[in-house]
Amino acid sequence: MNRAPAPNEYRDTWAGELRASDVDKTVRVAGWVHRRRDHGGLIFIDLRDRSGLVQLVLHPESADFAVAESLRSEHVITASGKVVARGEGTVNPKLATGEIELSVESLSRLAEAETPPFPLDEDSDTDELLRLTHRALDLRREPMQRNIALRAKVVSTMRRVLEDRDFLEIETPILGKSTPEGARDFLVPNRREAGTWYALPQSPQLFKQLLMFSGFERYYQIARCFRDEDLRADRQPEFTQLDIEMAFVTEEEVIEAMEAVISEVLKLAPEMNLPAPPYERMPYSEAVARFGTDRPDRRFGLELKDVSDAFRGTEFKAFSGVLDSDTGAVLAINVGAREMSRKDLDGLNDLAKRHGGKAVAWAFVEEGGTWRSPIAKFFTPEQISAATSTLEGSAGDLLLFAADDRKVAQGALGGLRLELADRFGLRSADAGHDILWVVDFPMFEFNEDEGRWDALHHPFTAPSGDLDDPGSLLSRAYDIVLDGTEIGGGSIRINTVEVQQKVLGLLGMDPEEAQARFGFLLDALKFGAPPHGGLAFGLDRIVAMMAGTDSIRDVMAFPKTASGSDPMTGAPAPVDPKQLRELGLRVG
RNA sequence: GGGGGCGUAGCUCAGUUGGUUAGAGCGCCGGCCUGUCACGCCGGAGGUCGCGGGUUCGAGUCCCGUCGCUCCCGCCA
Repeated sequence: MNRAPAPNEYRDTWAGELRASDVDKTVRVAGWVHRRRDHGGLIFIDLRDRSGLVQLVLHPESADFAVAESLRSEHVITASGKVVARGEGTVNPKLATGEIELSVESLSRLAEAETPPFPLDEDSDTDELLRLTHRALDLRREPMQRNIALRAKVVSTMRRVLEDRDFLEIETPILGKSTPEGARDFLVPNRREAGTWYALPQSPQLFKQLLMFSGFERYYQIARCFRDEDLRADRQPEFTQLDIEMAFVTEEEVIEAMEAVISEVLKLAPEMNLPAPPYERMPYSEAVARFGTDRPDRRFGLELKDVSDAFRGTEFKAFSGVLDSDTGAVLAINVGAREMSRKDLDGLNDLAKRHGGKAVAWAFVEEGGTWRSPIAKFFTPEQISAATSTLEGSAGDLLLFAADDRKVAQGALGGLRLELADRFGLRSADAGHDILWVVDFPMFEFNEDEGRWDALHHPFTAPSGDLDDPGSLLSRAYDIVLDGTEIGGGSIRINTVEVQQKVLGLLGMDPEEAQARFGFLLDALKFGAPPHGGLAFGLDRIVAMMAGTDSIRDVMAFPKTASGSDPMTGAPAPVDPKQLRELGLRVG
């Protein structure tokens, strides 16, 4: 706490900040009864406020002893008395205030409390539904207090760094227009004209670009974003981004400013021990080749290797068929000398399928370089030797192979790599932490089903290269990746109407449609848009990782369940028919 | 939309091959206790086995359905 509370009838001191230096002071504290230990002739009360715990002690001769006897967990109290040093052998080293206690002279109850339906004292494994139903109670728990306070500190640090660099915080609308691309929109009916709808923003992307056209030069916002998609441990229907945009900049200025922000934020979790910026940059092509994903977790090995050349000319159809095609490849991982049961090995196929692959073949390297493997019989000693050599395999190592379209094989082995790392405990906190930029993304990916190009980032990202050869274009985008999780992404944007129209056209949008959807952007571009770019950080994910939790629900005060409901308020819920009539809506 | 896991006391869980009156720890309530800090000791209360249906002489246990929580795939420009 930065300062003592203003003295009033409830308190003049934070309970958790009392120390040996306060001995002999008379103080007043207020909070909740964390725990009461009644020895009959002596009662101890652990009083809890936001700052922590302090032990109150009452003797039978004290005027309010009867009050102390009647106290129960979570009763709300105020107490005053003298700070006294604890006697020899009664110091509690586990408590910050453990060298002292408050010898209570007066004690009064401000509110009674029912017994909490779940324990608040430890990091308990209480069913999350119950916790969310009684969230106000759940948030009293020390881990939640810590997480929410950390989140506030992260946000204020972001603001401080950006204010220092002349960024302006500017709000953008929550009620906006649906742009039916990307995620599903949350819609809000318009009472004034039945059949028309607002949409909640998936991000402030276009507004922040318009602010650059307006000459604000440097913008940021702690922005709530909404996406009506299924939830995950790291996805909620509403979430928070630190949204940033800068004018007259290239990638270098954006990346430098973003490193200043995130490195300052990450200092709030010194135990993560992350390197100081500048952070390493890895081209997208290298990321997918080595790790099978555009958000590599580099804290452990198990990298992908291309062993196609070793098997050229093989008669093993599962490999030869793939190698005969233009886009096929045989990729492999050297898992190392790990014990895997036959059942585990068979289960790898299912894992690969979960990540879009078809099958995974395995081989154990034996002494002398031969393979123990169901597929060993299909290969010549030369092929086996070449593949083993590429994989740097030695006796005892387990090799895993995926033969497929290169992208599919990368996805399958990339997913498998993470599953294996989890299984072998390679992704735990003591594996350390790793942060990097992924850059040089392809601009487009051809969508076979739709017969058109899809933007890999978003359609306002500036391309780099020859616009007449879409497949070869890179985008001027950059993602920042922490321990295999994308915590932020951004790009230099398109700042001419010609390029913007061309890109929208490549995405399959005719000029009329482009005008209908993004006319306001195209019009604004015509009046002189500076080169600009920015980035958005995922606040919830960053705080979750700093707090050491897998679920962003643990760093949000009032999150939704996996089905999008709030068991505390009952949202979402039916509304009064009158409300529907006003909106011109009928249900069912 | 699909797949996995879970649902038994207020909480966390156990519950054998379908078989007597469904258990434990914690919490709660009462009593005792002047140095505890997860206080201790003694005693006690507390159950719609998520819900509905079925099989069976008999269901917490098996089957079908359903609801909820959770993880993952799809989805998330």
